[in-house]
Amino acid sequence: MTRKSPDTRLRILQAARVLVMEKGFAATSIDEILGAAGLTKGAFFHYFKGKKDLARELVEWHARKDLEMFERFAAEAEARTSDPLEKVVLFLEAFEAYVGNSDDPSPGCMYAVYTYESMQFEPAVRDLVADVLRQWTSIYVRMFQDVIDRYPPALPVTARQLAEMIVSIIEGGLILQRAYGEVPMTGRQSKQFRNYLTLLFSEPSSRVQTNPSAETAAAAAA
Amino acid sequence: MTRKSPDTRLRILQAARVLVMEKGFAATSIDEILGAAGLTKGAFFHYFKGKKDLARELVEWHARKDLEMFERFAAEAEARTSDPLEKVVLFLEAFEAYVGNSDDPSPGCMYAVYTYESMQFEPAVRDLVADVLRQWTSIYVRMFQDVIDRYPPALPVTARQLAEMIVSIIEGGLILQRAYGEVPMTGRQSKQFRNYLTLLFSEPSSRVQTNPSAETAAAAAA
DNA sequence: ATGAACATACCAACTAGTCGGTATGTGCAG
DNA sequence: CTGCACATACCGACTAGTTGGTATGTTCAT
Repeated sequence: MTRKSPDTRLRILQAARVLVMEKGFAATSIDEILGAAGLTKGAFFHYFKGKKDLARELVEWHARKDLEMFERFAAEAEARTSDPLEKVVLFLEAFEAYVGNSDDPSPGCMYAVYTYESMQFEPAVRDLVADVLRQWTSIYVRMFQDVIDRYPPALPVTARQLAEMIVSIIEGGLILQRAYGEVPMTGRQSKQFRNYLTLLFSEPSSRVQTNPSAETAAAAAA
Repeated sequence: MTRKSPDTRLRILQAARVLVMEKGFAATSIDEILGAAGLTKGAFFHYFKGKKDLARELVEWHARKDLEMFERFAAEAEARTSDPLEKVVLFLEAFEAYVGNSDDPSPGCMYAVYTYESMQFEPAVRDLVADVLRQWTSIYVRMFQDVIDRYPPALPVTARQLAEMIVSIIEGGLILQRAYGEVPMTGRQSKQFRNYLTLLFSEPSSRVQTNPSAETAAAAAA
C-alpha cells in the first residue's frame, strides 16, 4: 500500500458512512470498515480513540457537510428571488433535485440511523443528533417566518409547525424510499408539501388571518 | 422460576421489542433479551431457530398487531360517520390519541428500525417490511379515494399521493419525537396534515377540478 | 534519530448457537 | 388409580467465531 495517502482519516469516514447507512452502526464492525477502506487496525486507532469516537466524528462530519449544503441552497435561493415564498420553493426544489439525482444504493438520513439506535450511544452523541435536527429545523423556521410575515396564511399556522412538518416529511419520505426502493419518493413528498404551501399562502381567500402584521399565530388546536 | 408459564414465547417477543426499539436489532443480544425476560438460552432456542428467525417473527408479530389496530380505527370511524372526509379525520384523531397517550420510553416504528438496518436482514424480511408499509398505505388509499370521489380537491392530487404523504409524515414525526424527546410531535404532524386536507377539500373555491366525477387526477408535476 | 503514519500479531470479552440434562406435563395400558 | 412411555419446556455449561481494543513493530519524511 502506498504510504502517506492524502487523507486516510477521510477514507475511513467515507467507508464507515456507506456501511452504516447499509446496515446500521452496531452491525458495522471496525474491521469491515477497514477492509472496505483498504486499511488495518493501526490506521483506525491512530485517527480514532475507538468506535464511540468514530460514532461522534461520523455524525459531526455529516452535520458539517449537510449544514454547508443547506446554507448553499439557501444562499442560491436568496440570490434568485426576493419573495420569501418563492425562496422556500426554490430551496425545496434544490433539495428535491439533490435527493432525486442521488444514485445512492442505500438512501436515508444518518441522523435517523442514530436516532433509531440511540440508546447504544453516549448521551452526548444523542444530544448532538438532536441539535443537528434542530439546526436543520431552524433554517426552515426563518424562511417560513418571512413567508408568514408577508402572506397571511389561510389557516393559523406557525413557522415552527411548518418547519417541523417539512423535516418530518423528508425523514419519512426517506424511510419509504429505502423500504420500497423507489428513488423519487422523497421528492414526491416534498412536492406534496409545496402543494400545502400553495393552498396556505394563495391570495384569494384571506379567511382566518385578518391582521397581516401578526408575527406568530396561536394555533393550538384541541 | 415457575415452570410452564403461560406464554414464554410472547415474553421473549415483548422483551425483544423493548430492547430493539431502544438500541436497534444488531445491538441487542439474545442473552440481553433473555435476561430481561428472565429466561435462558434453552428457552430461546426452543421457540426460535435463531436470531434471524426472531427478526422475522418479531416483525410479523408487530404487523399483525398494527394491522389489527388500524382495522379497528377504520371500523370505529366507519361506524360513526358516513362522510368519507370525516371518516379520515376520525381515523387520524384516533391515531393521534394512540401515539399521544403512549408512555413508551423509546417511541418509534419497528419497520423504520428494520428499514434503517435493512442490509443485515435476509431479503425475505426486507420484503416483509415493505409489504407491511404497503398494506398500511393501502388502507389510507382506500379512504382518500372515497374522499376524492366525493369532494373535488382544490389541487390535483391522487389518493396514493395523500396516503404516502401521511405515512411519511407519521414516520418522520416519530423520528423527531424520538430525537427531541417530545411526545406530542407525531400528533402535531398529523394535525398539520389535517390542515392540508381542510384546504384541499373545503368547498368554496373549486378552482382546478371542474368535473367532480373524475376518479383519479393526473398530478405529475414538473 | 525522531516522530508520524501506518501494519501486524495478539488478547479478553462477548457473540450466536449447541447439547446434554432435568423437571413437568400428557396419553394410555393394566 | 397407578405406572410407564414419551413429549414439552426450560436450564446452564460449553464451543467456535467475532468483536473492540492493545502492544509492538515497520516504513518513511524531515
